[in-house]
Amino acid sequence: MTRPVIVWFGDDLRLDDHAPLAAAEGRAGLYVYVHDESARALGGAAQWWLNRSLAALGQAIAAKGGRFDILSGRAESLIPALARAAGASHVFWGRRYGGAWVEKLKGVKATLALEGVAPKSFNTRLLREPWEVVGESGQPYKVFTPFWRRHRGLAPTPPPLPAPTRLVAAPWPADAPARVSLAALGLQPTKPDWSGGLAQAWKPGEAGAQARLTEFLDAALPNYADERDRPDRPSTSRLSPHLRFGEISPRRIVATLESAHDSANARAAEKFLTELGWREFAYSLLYASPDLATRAWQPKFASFAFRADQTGFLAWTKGKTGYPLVDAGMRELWSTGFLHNRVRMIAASFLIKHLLIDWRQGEAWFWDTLCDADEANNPASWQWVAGSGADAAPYFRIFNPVLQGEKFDPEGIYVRRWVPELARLDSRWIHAPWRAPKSVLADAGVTLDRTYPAPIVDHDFARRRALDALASLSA
DNA sequence: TTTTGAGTTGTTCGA
DNA sequence: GTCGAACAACTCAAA
Repeated sequence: MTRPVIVWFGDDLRLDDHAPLAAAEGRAGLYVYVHDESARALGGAAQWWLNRSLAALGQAIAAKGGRFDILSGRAESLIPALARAAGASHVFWGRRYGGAWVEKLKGVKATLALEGVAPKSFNTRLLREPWEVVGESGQPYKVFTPFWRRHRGLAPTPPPLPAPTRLVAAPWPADAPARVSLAALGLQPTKPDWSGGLAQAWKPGEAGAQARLTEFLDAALPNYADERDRPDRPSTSRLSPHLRFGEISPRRIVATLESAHDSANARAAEKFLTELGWREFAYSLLYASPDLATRAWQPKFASFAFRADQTGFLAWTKGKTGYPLVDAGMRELWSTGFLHNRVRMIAASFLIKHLLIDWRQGEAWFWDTLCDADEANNPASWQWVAGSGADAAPYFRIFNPVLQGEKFDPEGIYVRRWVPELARLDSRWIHAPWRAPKSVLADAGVTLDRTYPAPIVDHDFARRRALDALASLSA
């Protein structure tokens, strides 16, 4: 009897363009996921997503004739134990790039090799591996534009692989580690179940990802370059959580984009591609700096004295800062596990620059509440806003939440959707209710500090304070 | 080795 | 209302 192979799923919960599956095609296989929380443990929203995504993957595998099994515990012992029990010839998996995962995967690889099982890892998550996109002397890029130029100048990436037509299930070996049910992982929130808003907003799983891509290309791509900054319009792809869990591969996205767009959409397609480029850049940074989420990428920021402000932080998390656009964003995040890109920047900037609270606190909050909480994108983006990251925003770039609101949510549609207590306030005042005449507020049913907070910090004061604090860094 | 142009997403102020 | 300059200097990447 031929030895089975193991396909170990990770951040690549799909069948399409899945190199490990393709490598296993035609052979009896064990298709497994290991729930291993000893690396960076998932936040609540991501756990909710994972639960749905694993369920979808299990069904998809079963529909092809395979069987999907879940293990729980440390991958570096479970995967070799399973391989041993099954007498597996190979273990195939998609790479992960978070600091703890890189070490973990190295360990798995070494153990398997010692036991005569051939380990083989593949790129399932990125257009290119981080180590492929480096400068002439092999150093990782620190600035996005040259990184992306180089990325695009390299030989074309391989085309995406088709999903396997049929899978063959190997029997679960007798003395293998115990399988657990999906429910036993406890990923679905109970007491209370806060996931109603998420369920309404999303369809986790590969089919949902592909549907989302199609919808985006059909409906939003033509205006993407012009409208992607508008949180009041459905102008973004909203693919990020699907990408986070690898329900769709970036190579599939690019291939579909290239076959779908015509010359009229060229600028929009280019812009969208660049956003995937930022994702690649974030992974490049993470790969070079495994502690990206905890240590300032620019050393001079190590000594920056952030404020300890639990009250301010709580107001921020609850969407009660008194700045409507910030509050709308934080409530959208809490309710749907998602936040529009521009509002992410504004909300993050507010926490760091207006409140002078450590970006790590914000990063951790987003990690817990975003469905797309990504080990690379999340810390890289927070550090970008903080100014401590690679190719960072200049320190004097401090968003004015009122101006940003007037610019990108001019009718206040977005604010009204998420801050209903301001719903009846005229657009003229919707982004700065404290400036509205008393009678206007009264007519709209708004009483500052009772129905809606007054600003917890004055913009001009906060801006000055941040500039002074940040200027001391370069001195 | 040295030089040079450039670097995601902004705001404010004064003319 | 509009427009350009200032906000700091620094470091990166390529020529």
